[in-house]
Amino acid sequence: MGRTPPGRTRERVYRWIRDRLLAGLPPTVREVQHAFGFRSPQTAREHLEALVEEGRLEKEAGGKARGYRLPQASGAPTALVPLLGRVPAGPLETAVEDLEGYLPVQSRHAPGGLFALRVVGESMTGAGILPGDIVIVRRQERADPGDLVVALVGDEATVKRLWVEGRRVELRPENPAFEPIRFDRGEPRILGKVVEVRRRLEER
Amino acid sequence: MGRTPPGRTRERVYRWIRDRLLAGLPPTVREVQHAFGFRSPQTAREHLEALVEEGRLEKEAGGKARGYRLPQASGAPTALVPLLGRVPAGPLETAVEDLEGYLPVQSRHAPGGLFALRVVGESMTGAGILPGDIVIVRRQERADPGDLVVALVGDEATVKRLWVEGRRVELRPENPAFEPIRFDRGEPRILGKVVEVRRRLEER
DNA sequence: ATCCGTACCATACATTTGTATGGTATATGC
DNA sequence: GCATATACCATACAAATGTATGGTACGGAT
Repeated sequence: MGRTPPGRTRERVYRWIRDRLLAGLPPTVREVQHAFGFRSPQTAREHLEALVEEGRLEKEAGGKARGYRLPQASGAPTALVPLLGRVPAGPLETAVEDLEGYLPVQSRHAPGGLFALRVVGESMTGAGILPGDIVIVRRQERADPGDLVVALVGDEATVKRLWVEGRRVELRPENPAFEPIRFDRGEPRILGKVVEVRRRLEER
Repeated sequence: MGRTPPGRTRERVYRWIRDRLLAGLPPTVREVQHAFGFRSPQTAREHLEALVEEGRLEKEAGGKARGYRLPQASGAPTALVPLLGRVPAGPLETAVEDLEGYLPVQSRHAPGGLFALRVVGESMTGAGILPGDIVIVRRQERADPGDLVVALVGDEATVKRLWVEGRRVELRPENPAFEPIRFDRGEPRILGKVVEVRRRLEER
């Protein structure tokens, strides 16, 4: 390769491997080698080990393949969450069949517990949730009063605010043009709690 | 392991590897083996290859380690966009110094052209943008009438809708309690166009 | 009963991959 | 000059890993 200024290549290696790791594609030492045109795997390894030493990377113990990781400390790890096309009445697992794609989400916890849905209708405009918005949901069957939840009403998944008054449970829209859905006995089937709202205004 | 009903284990393997891949941790064949208690790596491999055959997984060519992938995941690449703490009057590059963190964003284009800002104030609630929301912005100095833009008003960055009527340019809030900002001569300094809105409802 | 497909096991082998050892060249500080 | 550090190369080796071959057991279809 020829000699480069001190720290310069190190920085480029860091950016490169960081982007690979964020994309969910941990590289091998030799992939780093070839990406930078090094003629020895050892050169790549020295950069990687130095980055680990600096605390900018972490490494799986014991010589595992593709073992370099981003430290947890540098923000929450990014995971990809499935954007489901529709939510069936059955268990959520079966919905994985028709998915529209994946969204990158920062999450401390297990990413398996998150999924995303596109919002249909105007019932929550008062909460700043417009038709076409995407909600990111954490799967859970119970929620607290006041939480924004995704619940099954009939066959459809709907976003509403959970309300509890004594024995009565309601799914309340936030738009005066819509009526609350009451459950005098029994309870709504809650799929999860909304943890984030996203709205794409333009293709990027 | 003992025999299991047809397709049953296959499904569990799919879920397991999907969650691993979504978390950015592609497993080895033997990791699948041990996760399911198979006593032969070949058993795990048969499930994985079957999933590839069904089109539910993809595989890197040529025996690479940890080479299984999700089919769609290779759609838009994920990049990290800086969340700026404040926006100075000067060139944006200098603002990179004080950033609150990075947000993962899917973008076809060069990610260098994007940054993120936290919204202050209630002037855009009518557009579903609440205080504390994060807007992702593409840097550009010009915008079309009707676009949601980030502009500098005095020393502060503000989100408004751009309005043009003949020679008059306005930055319009979407909240009746706020007044438009008029530019009878001259033009507002536009920093960029809002391409996405995000709202975190809960720490994840 | 026979055939066929699925689920799984045991074992061996070749490639990929991480790692170690030793070396060259250039810059910097004493 | 001399020691020291950084950047990189060449090569070898062992472990991790993907892959191939051949086998057992069970259930359903014909």
